[in-house]
Amino acid sequence: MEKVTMKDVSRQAGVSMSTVSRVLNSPESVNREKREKVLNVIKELKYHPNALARGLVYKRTNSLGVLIPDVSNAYVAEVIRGMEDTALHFGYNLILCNTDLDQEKMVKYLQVLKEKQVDGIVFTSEPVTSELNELFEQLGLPVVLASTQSLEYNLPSVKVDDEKAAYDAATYLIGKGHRKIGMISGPTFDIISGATRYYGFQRAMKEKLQINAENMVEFGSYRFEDGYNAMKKLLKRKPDMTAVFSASDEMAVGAITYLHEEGISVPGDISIMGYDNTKFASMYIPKLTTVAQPMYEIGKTAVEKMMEQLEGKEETTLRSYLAHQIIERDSVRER
Amino acid sequence: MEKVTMKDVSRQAGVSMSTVSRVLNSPESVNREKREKVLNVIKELKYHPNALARGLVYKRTNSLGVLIPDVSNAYVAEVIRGMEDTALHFGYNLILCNTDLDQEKMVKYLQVLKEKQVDGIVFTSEPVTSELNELFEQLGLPVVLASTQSLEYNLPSVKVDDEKAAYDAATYLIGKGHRKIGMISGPTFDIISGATRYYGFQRAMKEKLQINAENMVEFGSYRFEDGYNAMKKLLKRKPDMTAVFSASDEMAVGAITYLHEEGISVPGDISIMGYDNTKFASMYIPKLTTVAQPMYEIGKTAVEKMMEQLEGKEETTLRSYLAHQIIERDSVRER
DNA sequence: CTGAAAGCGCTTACAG
DNA sequence: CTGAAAGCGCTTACAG
Repeated sequence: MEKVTMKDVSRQAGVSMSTVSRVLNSPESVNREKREKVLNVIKELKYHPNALARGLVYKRTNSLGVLIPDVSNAYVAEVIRGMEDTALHFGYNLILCNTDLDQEKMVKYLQVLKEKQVDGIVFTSEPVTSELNELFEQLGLPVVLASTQSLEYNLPSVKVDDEKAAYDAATYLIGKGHRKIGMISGPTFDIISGATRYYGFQRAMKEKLQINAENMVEFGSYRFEDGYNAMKKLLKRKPDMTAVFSASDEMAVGAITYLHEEGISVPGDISIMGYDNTKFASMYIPKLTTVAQPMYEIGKTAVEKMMEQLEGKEETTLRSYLAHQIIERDSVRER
Repeated sequence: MEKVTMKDVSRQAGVSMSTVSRVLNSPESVNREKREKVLNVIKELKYHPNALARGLVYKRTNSLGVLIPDVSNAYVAEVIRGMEDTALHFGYNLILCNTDLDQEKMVKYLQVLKEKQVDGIVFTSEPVTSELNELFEQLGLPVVLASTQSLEYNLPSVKVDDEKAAYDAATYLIGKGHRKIGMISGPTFDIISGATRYYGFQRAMKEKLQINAENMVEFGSYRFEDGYNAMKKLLKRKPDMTAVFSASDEMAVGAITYLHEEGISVPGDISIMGYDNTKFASMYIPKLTTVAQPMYEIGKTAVEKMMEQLEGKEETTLRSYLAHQIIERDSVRER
């Protein structure tokens, strides 16, 4: 299976390489007969242009690098899906990089992506440290932030307004008649999804119920086990809670599992509200009432923003917020 | 941010490009002083070699194309994770392609991957049609099959022995004292995961219980809704079943949901056994007893097989089977 | 150990 | 409309 190149095609078709190239890139500029001849030879020889060579002269590869914490995370996977569909639509491919939130891996990947001449980087679900920002600048590649943002650096970003979303969730719970509401929060050092949701919750408690709910909160890292453990502590401390808002669906499910083991019914005794609306949420018993993040749309919008940058469009909004939505299902009941 | 090339480095360091190149590729062959000089200039100028140019001469890109049905599928995402970690380990990157089982998209992607000069293709979770096989041959790229296989074509593959796994699952249920066992199967036209698991189940019924269980089966496409609907039909037809084996965790959960709505307890009244062991399975109530596929390992092994091919190692096993495992949890009870 | 030159496979002014 | 030539950024024999 010898590689067939443009030279082979040109020879076989009896034209110059320039002509073959033109047939590929601006067919109208080529005499019809020749064009068809070339096209036939291309088919016959099964010629595939070499995108490396082409990229070398165009200085574009139509490839994007995507940094994510972990594909196997349901939330992330959905975001990627949105990115990939959109990239395909614009004729781009995605190079996938799992960082595990590991700075070293990120730096390594960024290096490689630069070398592979990706046209841009989509950076997902991770805070932008100053080292990272410096690296971005040094690489000189367009960067778009998906499901994260930076207040310090001027990087285009797309995410949900987490503070507002959490505020709305708490308000929803209050609207359902709940007064003693706990929260299972992400870590407050996570300024993207931890602190924001925490403050949104607190603000609702303050504004709507005039209470300081700081002691109604336990923390975890968004995982099932974290939710389970947090619920255990929370229940011990505040046995009279009637509802709990969890900063992730997975923690919500962990919480429900603990309550179930204790013979406490959801939503009969305690209502549980999640966050994310991963697929999981609607397949659970009880089906989870939760704050939906438009994951697919976040991925889609991030890539669209990247395209705007690459196409040199005028600056659109730097920091975009996509609408969240409260999905009413069965894990919260009226009180 | 002007692009700095090897030429810039060579000029600045006062050596030839050849020398710069050598410093990068076989540093020992370069005089120490010069080498350090060059290294310093590289650092100073923040030089990043251009992988396109390099790939053009090496005829290798250290990139792999990955065709998958859908990243947002938990099973697939886990497989990809295994691939990506392993690829990284070997110094490779992954270009992600969601096919949605759409032949046209596949063909299109394969075309692009060929043009981008990927070193190989990992094809996942989809049957290999004759058109596809022809395309593979035409492209002349190494292909490895992950979580699928081909009996007709000699393509290296990695998967679980689904027939045996289903056989073991049914046997497990029988061992727990169940005699009237239903199955929610994938479609039999799906010869990879549908027919195989179906036959494995039937074989166990025949060998262990001497019964023909053909009328104990309903079919679905592995999704939640399918499981729900199949369970409904199955229950109507065979109300005296005590256990059901589902060809996916998601369908198992759909089935449980239906039973729950009918006030039938799992595993109290009916035991349910799943397949896959996606993360989901252990977070459910009841925690799902299921057949675990080593998803991460499948991805890992697939990439390892690819590396063997690329490194021209001697042929190892063409069709590999990774061990499945029965994970006992709470959705099946002794009878 | 080091440099000049050719070549990897394309595209793009520049002439004609 | 078409071809020859230069160039994209690297590597690799080939001399020295």
